[in-house]
Amino acid sequence: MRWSHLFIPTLREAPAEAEAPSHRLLVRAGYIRPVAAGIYSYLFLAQRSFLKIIRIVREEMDAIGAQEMLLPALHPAELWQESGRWELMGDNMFRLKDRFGRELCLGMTHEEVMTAIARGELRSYKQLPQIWYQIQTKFRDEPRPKSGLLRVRQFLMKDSYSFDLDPAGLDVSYEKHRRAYCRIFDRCGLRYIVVEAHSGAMGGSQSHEFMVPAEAGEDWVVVCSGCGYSANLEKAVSRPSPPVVADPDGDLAPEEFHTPGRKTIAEVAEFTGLPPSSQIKSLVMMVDGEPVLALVRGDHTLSETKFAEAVGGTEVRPAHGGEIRGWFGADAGSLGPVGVRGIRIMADAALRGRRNMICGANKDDYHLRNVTPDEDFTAEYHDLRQVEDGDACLRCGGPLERKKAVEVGHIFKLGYKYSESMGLRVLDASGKEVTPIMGSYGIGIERILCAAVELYHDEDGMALPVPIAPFAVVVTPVNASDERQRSAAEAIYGRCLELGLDALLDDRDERPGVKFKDADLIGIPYRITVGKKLAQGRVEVLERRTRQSWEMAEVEAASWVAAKVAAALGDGR
RNA sequence: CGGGCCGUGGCGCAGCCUGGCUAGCGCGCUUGCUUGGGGUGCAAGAGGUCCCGGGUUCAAAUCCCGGCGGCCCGACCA
Repeated sequence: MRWSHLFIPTLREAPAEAEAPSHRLLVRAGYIRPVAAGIYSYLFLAQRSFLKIIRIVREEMDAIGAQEMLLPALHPAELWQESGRWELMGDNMFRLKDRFGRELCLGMTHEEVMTAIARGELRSYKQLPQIWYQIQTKFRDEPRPKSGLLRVRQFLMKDSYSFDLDPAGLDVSYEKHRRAYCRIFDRCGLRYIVVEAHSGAMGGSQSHEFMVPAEAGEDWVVVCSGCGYSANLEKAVSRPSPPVVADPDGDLAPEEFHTPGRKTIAEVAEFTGLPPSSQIKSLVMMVDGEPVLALVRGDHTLSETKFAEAVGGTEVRPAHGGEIRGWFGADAGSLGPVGVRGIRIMADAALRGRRNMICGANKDDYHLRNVTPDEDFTAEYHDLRQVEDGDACLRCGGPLERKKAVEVGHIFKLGYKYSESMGLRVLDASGKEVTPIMGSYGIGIERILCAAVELYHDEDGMALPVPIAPFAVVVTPVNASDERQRSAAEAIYGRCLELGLDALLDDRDERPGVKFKDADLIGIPYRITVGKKLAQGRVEVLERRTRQSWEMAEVEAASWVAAKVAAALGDGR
């Protein structure tokens, strides 16, 4: 295509509010334009890139026997009421009413619709297994859209669903997806890790996330450099570092002491001269309207996800100051488990076996020393804390590291949650009714592009992987008024097209600097520069990612780039 | 939902505190000339409900009240 005819509105400066590299660059490079908070228009370049990503996704899904469909984005409330998620999703779901007052919502995901299709049509075990997928616009009423396309209210997603007769079948479908996802992200040129994940509101047993480590990422993952253990922070487990100071020996009785104005762990540590790891942090959580006391070591952080799972409540949140005073008669800065009656106490496993620690006295401005778990109070022990940097890996003892990452894919073993609640049954070989078991698998299309930009950019712009770049090569005559350069560039461009390359000819009457800057910005992997050396029949090929350049004969350039591009596309195409 | 910040031509900003000519600057855009290997130079132009509503005042981009929109941190998160 000829640049002079295209709409590629590049900006010299990015909008002030954009912070994440992918956000700044996608706007600057003319890929996207904001329409409202978390809602974007995808312009020509973005659309080209998405079409390439979608094609890769489609090829790999088809390769595992998945069947593509297209389901509605607009759903009736009844479907979501059946599964119980109409309430569960709360404000995260866009809801609306039609002219007759019927309630509808915009789909955040499609378990309900897919299951509704399956229950009407699947009747025999002979029809299983099935894998159905679609590439569809999804909606989520994000409380806080941010970081450009990384967290938005409307986005593209490939979602697939598997239906199997039994758990062994589900294992097979799950594994097919895991492998397909690896091929998809490999082909898109991403560097990613697969982590164990928490299932969240989806329900289900096993789940893995595909994560691309990047500073702009929204999720935290924990990885072990030793054995390769990796997990989402919500799920990760570790052996905590030992307390900084050993506990005092002896069978000491709790003893109250005055701590005027000392409310935080840090203030109490400073006041007592003992480190946070010698304290018990007491947090009050409201679980379905009832208070529960959660205890972790002073230097640890409560994982609300793990806590919620351990208590088994549906609605879990930190208690408000007023509620705390009502139950404990003290401020949040002076709480502790000693003497607490009628309130469930959950303690992190790292507190088990400790002796003579410090905690609040449930009396403003007083703390207790010599508090020993299981002697001075009793609690249920669970793993309740977040992994900290430097904790030891449970498998190999190596040090764990926390990293920010972008979630590009997520696979779940759903179990029977939807098939059961929505009444999906088939007859098995013995003529008995059985409930199929399901899996659910998602890929964020926009996030693949974002992650690639986060991974591969520099101060000049993006350096996209060949398979997902909007164009593979740009042919740039340096001097627009030089007839010989123009016709040579035309010839090379024509040759690129013949070789099947997605080629762009920068035929704009612009200064060379402008053309070079724009090409760098929009991230075209290869540039063929037709300039002064043309007098000797030579041109220059530049690789965007590495900034390496090669001078070669005019007639060679197109096929040379074609070979590079073919190598980058691998055998997938 | 808690905390912080911001709305002035397409983009980036100044002006506001201390109200007062026709609201400025850089980039971009248009026209002409110029230049031609990293956003060329000169000249002439076009383009603004100063987020919206109300109030104070002789006078509001500027002060006051309310609303809307957006960004960042945290909480939340198929």
